[in-house]
Amino acid sequence: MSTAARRQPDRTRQTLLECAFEEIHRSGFRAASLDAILESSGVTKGALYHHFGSKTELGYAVVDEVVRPWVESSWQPLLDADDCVSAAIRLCEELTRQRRARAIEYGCPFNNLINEMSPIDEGFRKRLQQILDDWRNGIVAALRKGQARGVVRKDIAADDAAAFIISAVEGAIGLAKSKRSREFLESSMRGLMAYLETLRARPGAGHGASR
Amino acid sequence: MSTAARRQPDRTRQTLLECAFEEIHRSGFRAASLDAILESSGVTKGALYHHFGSKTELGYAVVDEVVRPWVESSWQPLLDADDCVSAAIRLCEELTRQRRARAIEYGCPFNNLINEMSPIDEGFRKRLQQILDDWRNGIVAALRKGQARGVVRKDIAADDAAAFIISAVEGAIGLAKSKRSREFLESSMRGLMAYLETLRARPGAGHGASR
DNA sequence: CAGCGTTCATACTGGTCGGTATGTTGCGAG
DNA sequence: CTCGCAACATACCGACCAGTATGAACGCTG
Repeated sequence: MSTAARRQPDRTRQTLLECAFEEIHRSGFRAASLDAILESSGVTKGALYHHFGSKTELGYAVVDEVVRPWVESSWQPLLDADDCVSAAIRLCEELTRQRRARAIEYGCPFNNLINEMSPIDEGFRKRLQQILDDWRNGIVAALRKGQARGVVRKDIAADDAAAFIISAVEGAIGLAKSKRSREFLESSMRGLMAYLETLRARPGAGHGASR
Repeated sequence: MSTAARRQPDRTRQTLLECAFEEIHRSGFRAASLDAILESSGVTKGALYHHFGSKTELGYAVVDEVVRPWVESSWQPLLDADDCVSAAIRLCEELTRQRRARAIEYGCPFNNLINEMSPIDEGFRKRLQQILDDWRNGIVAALRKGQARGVVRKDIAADDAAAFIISAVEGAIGLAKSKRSREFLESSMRGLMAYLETLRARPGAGHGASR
């Protein structure tokens, strides 16, 4: 049996992180059962507690190494776009279209964790806040760049708009869980895209203030 | 001790509902401890199981008799307003201002329950969906009335806007839990109010379509 | 006042969970 | 080859929790 090496600590750790992420996504962190994670990953309890000191530390590692990159990859395209409004609308369409049954049913892992853990655990709260700050700052930067280039209205407050947009996205995904259909999510995202259109600089406004 | 009658089944039931609501708000439904509810309410386990068949049925009763009226009272003012946009902005200001530490820290009970319970319990899902549908339909009605009266632009889709607005509100309250300060909530609500202003019919547009 | 059903009180049970103690084995260093 | 530590494996523990069994007491009815 040389094809499958019997000791692969890095791979064991990664498998645990991925299976823990899935279980936490399905059940939430507190209801996530270590036994379930062990069963789905084929790892034993001794191995788990060799790699992670406690369930909480496992949760922190999931946030740092799975949730954070996952969230960041979802908005990074905004930074490179020439027209951030169009890029944002494209991301909205993608999100509406590609969401599979699982994501509709269980929602956004990032938002789920904030809702469940931020009020009761400082370690989670700080990590999740940082992810949220980075996301918001990314949108702020994209909007400011758009304002400098004349594709975004100059009379909007970029930080307020960024917080508002993130709230709407996460709120829509969260509330969609109460529905069996995707109608609410799609409708809310149409509302968001209509709002994004209002952020465009009116043609002819040029470099001057709009009023 | 005739001042405090020793048998008051209705009052016992109501006390249980209120204490259960508080505990569920703090801990979520699954992590809510019956023992904690019993301690804070001064009721014994025998009394609880006399009034409610199970923890789940207690949760359903909390949704029907506490959460639902609480949510409805928050948006009912919209229905009677002559100018629904101004009324909505007033509600936003009120929400931003009056939210005490507890609500900032633990979020919206309604949104919390959807996030936690809708994916895993049909009874919760159906009840919460109905509350959300009513809320959304209330906003749709207010917007349509506003369109008929000429205070709201006619080129917006009322159902999309309603879903979008609710998403933004609940998303903002939820995400604010990851912060210690109210800055995110306040910023996001400013973004929402700026959006609400864009819904106003432009003066002079009169009864004609805007384009 | 007698009887009885509603209303509440107490003690207990079975099950699940996170965590630990202890033992075993692979595998690179020397 | 062997020594030693990292990397696992197994069995077990105490805590908590929803739910139940059983019984007591209140207060209305006749």
